Amino acid sequence: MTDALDTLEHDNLGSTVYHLLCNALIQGKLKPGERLKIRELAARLGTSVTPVRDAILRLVQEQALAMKSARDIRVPHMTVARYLEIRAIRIKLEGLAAEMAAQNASAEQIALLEELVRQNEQAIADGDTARGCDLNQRFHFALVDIAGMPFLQGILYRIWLQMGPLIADVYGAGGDDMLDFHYPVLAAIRAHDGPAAARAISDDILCGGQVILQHLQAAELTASARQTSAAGGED
Amino acid sequence: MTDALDTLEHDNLGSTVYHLLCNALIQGKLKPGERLKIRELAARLGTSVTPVRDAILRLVQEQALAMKSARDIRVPHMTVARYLEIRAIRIKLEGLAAEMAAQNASAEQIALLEELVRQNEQAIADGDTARGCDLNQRFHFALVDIAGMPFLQGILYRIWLQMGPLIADVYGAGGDDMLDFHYPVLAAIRAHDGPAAARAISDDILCGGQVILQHLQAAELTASARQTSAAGGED
DNA sequence: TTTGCTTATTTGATGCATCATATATGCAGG
DNA sequence: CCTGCATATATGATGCATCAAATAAGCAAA
Repeated sequence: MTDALDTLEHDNLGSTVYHLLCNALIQGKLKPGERLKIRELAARLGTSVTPVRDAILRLVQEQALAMKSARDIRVPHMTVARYLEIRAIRIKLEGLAAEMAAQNASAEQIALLEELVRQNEQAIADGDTARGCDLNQRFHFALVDIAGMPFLQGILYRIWLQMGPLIADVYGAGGDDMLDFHYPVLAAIRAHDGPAAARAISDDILCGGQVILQHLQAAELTASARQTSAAGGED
Repeated sequence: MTDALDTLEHDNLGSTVYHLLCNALIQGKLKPGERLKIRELAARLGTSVTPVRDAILRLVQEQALAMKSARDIRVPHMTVARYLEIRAIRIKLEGLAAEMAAQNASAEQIALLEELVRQNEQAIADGDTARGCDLNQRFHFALVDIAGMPFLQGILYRIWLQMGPLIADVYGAGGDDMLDFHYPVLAAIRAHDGPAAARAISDDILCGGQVILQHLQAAELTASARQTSAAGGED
């Protein structure tokens, strides 16, 4: 899953650091707004700055990190506009993946999907949100994998990288019903009904992401309110 | 257009080299299979190896270049399977862009699209395939721009980066009728008919890319034939 | 002449020294 | 006590030396 992007890539220290940071982002260990320092990371990881710089540059390139000014590298904040754009893209691309997956899926692959859903149910029952979050993501990527579209997998991995810090923040609030939308997907894939699978994934992204969108909208509202009151207070 | 990816990015030498190589790829100045050497490029550009290495690593990451073994960096060959996958993705994503563009397009933006088509006609009349290729690409990116989806623009730029060497190779052969499919797109956008625009772009990608697909299939056939005869000859 | 081993060269990876600049700190003047 | 400038510090950018491994070249032995 982690090395979805570089199946053929030569393994160097930079890649290792890159994957390390990717996992940290996806697992929400890096919060939006948090600053990263190359020297500090290098010291922590026991390498020189070069591989860390390589990794950070790669993440900046794909906008998983933002370099606001020359020496200010941060985990970017998600905006509502950006989220809506990404959501529209995800519906198209994950819809495509689900459609192809429905066409291709073998019995073993369907069993794998069922197993993921089952484990997710268990994680929710255990109240293990981190594991639930991870399993939710694995389900989505299993679809791309079954679709047999490695290039698409790379694109989607980069997209999920963007949403990692966000999802980890919000998942606990209302992530429990996120799993519900996976059942129609599973049903459509069992029936090898591509269009139905695409619609089901679309529902999952729209409804499951509703909590995230509300969280973002609330955050932008309080931010603008703070700004207004601050401007008023300073006057 | 060129810096679609890094609107917010700090400008360093590495980025400059990156854009230089991007343009070279898109304009077909780097042929599939061609090998790149960091030291050689650095000498040619008058910089140290560091910025060149940064740029190349970025291109390897997004698979616009391939690092087959530890010190073998090449412009990758496109395969039929990969082309078909990219084509399916493009239809979804550029369809989305066309749909949004049709909804949003102002009179000036429509005029810009018309101007691009007009210039493309002129380029074809002049037999200037390089310019025609460039204008074709600019039309597609103008749609994403009008759609107002900066993140999508980044994704599509990376996709076009992959196809750059290929398109430049094949465009001369049958690129003249590529422009024909832009007129229905234009009509749909003038009518602010999103679904029609998406269908028109899909037609453009499918039909306009037909020549490319045939070229690829022929290349893979001769490659496998060569392999067979070579194996037979050695036996 | 051919084959296999040794050596030289090429080339990306890594570490590190230095630079330039942005930010922070602190001191002086009001 | 506050403001503004000068210095100090922090930090990414850049260049470069060195390493390691892969490939090429050359030489020797059969």
